Amino acid sequence: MTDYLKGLNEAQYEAVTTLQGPLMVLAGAGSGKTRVLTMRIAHLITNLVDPFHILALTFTNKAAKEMKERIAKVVGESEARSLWMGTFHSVFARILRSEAHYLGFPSNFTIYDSQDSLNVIKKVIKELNIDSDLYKPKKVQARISSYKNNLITVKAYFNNPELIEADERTNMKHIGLIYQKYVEACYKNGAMDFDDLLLKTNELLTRFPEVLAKYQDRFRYILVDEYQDTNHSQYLIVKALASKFENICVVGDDAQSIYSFRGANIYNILNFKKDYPDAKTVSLEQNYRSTQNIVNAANVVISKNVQQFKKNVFSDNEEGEKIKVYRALSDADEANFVAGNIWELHHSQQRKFSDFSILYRTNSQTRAFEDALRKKNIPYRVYGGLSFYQRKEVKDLIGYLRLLVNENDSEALFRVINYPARGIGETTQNKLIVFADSQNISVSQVLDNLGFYAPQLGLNNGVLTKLSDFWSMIKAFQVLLKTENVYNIAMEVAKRSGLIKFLKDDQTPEGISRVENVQELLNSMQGFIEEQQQLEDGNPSLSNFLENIALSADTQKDKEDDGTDKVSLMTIHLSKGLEFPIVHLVGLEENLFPSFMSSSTREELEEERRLFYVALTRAEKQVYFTYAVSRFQWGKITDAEPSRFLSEVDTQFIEFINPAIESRFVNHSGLKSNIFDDAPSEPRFFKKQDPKKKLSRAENPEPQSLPKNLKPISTAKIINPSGQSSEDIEVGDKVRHDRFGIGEVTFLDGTDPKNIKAKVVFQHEGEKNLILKFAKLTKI
DNA sequence: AACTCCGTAGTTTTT
DNA sequence: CTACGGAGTT
Repeated sequence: MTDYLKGLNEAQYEAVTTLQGPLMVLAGAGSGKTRVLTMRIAHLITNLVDPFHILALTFTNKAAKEMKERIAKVVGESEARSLWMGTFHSVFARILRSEAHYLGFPSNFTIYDSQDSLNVIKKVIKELNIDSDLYKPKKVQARISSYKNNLITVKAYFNNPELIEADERTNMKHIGLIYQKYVEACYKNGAMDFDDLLLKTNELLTRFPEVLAKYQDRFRYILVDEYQDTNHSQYLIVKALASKFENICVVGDDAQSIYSFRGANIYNILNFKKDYPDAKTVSLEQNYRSTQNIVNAANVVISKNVQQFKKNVFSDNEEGEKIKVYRALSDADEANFVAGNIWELHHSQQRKFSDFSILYRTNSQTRAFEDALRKKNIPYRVYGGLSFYQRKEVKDLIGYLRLLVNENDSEALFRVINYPARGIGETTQNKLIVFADSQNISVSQVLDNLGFYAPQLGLNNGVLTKLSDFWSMIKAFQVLLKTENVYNIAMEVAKRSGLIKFLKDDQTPEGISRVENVQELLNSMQGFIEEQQQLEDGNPSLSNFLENIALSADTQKDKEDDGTDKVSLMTIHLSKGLEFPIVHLVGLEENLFPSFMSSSTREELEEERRLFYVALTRAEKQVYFTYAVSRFQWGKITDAEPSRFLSEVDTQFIEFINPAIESRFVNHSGLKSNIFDDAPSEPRFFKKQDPKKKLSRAENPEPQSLPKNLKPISTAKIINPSGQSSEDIEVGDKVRHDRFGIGEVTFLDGTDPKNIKAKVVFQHEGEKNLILKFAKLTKI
């Protein structure tokens, strides 16, 4: 029965079998952390701890799911089921639902994702007549988020002169007001954002001792994975819950803390001993994953950080090959090299495609690699990126569903009230909002009693009918909630709301793909129903479905996770906890990695360095570093210099690959390919600007349009942008457009000289419909 | 009210 | 390059 204890090393064994009291496990990369966590839970259960009393908090849903499966293999399906394991957000969302009444929230509260919350913030800023150029919504959102993560409520904010002063000093004196209005709006909408799920849990546990007691008693054994990435809010929750039994085990690696941008506080792990003076510490230092060369290279880099525990991570594996560095001429060259390399190793070493990963700093780097892999017919899968559930058409349908579950969610209401268009425009919507505010009721209450309020709304009968039709439709959908399953409800909504028909009317490729996405969403509901049926505590309700998608970032997983052999592409952040035989770490350039947003302070830079460490330690056998000397970025080609991290990896671990000769011809920049001519230490300002690099990326760059002030006015008449064109453009004319380049006019429409529309087929851009008055076409 | 085009600003990582 | 908001048209 205790077979699972065999094969553990001494430190692992201690971590698994120390069941009582506080325990900190410092788990170096690849040291078998997941295994220890899994075995520890299994060991608890075999030692007759009721799984009901165990809470395991992970950082991602994926980690939770994986671990649960592994535990089930050891202790059996039925024992594993009643275990509570999940992310902080999902576990506490569930608790908040059952205790919502304490906080004055409905139990069916909506969970706002970042986009939703940003929308609300934008509206608040607009409503307050605050200049959104000075108060960038994203910035405001980040600041509010950091307040919430540090438990600074609106009230606490206004009671703290220091905070107010600090905001005044940075010319953001209205932040407090926006924060207040934002919180009010969420409350009215019956909605919580991600940070609220933690903040409100704290509120619940501090304000209501009986609730705290209840959960303390339930969660007698608490395990927290990735403890180095917990924020203050999460830290306090754990501390409160564990304070009765103090059977708390935290697992983490300070060298892998990479989420401080989201409030993660590395001091939570650094100070664990202060919180629990009796705590036992176990260090897992043997890396079983990677070759010695990789582990040693990673150690050298991370040792540059000031802030860290001393650790001695080592590997007994083979020494392994050196890290290979490829210097690319452009981002396309880089991608081609990587794809070519994968192809080559796939054949020469019979590597599976799934042995490879491509890791990058930013999601926008994916495209080049997708192109290159597709060209070579290499199967791949992109993880992360824009979530399936964030696509507009998907969010629209979800908007309806949200509204059914929580009709106070005005975000959802106004998203769908006129989509597809049903004649309820902005003016009408504004009247509804203003009126509801003046009466201090919600818009849904106005719509519930439309007849009663109609005289005061100042809307004509036509609009009133449309409103009442819309609302009856919603009410009819709500009736379905009682009898139908998620799939049937959504299907009915998609049909009866006119959404499907509206999307199907668009026969462009994009339109067709939108229909497919909606179909995909419906399919995922079928999957959800089946999945929930298999769970002991399954809950196939619509509101549970919505919660699941709000809290899960893993995209279209069900569809694509078909076990086929694919190369993995993802950001380094997403790769944490994973491993691959061969890793390509790409885009190793200053201002990209480390990101230009994070190069200003030592702390930021150290986090980037930890990120680099994480990337490097994903690899088992072989690592390739690549960087490009020029990169197509923001529509322009920009110069880049190698990342400082490259020079931090001691040269003894590295081997440079000469760029393939033909890549010099592929690239038009004509740069020399000596790897030493841009040593990392070379200051930026010594770089010479190569004028040729300003060329467009197109393979056949169209003739460079002349600077505006040099247009040859003798041969072509410029249409005056403000209207009166005195020279006629005719069908068949060749024209030049500032943005679209050169094209031919194929069709003209309209008699009013101020309002002539032209169809123009451009060489590169295809057919466009333009209004002459605005298009600034030049006849050539 | 709905649609279209233009211009500009913003570009990190994710529950 | 893209996403969004504004401004103008139909």
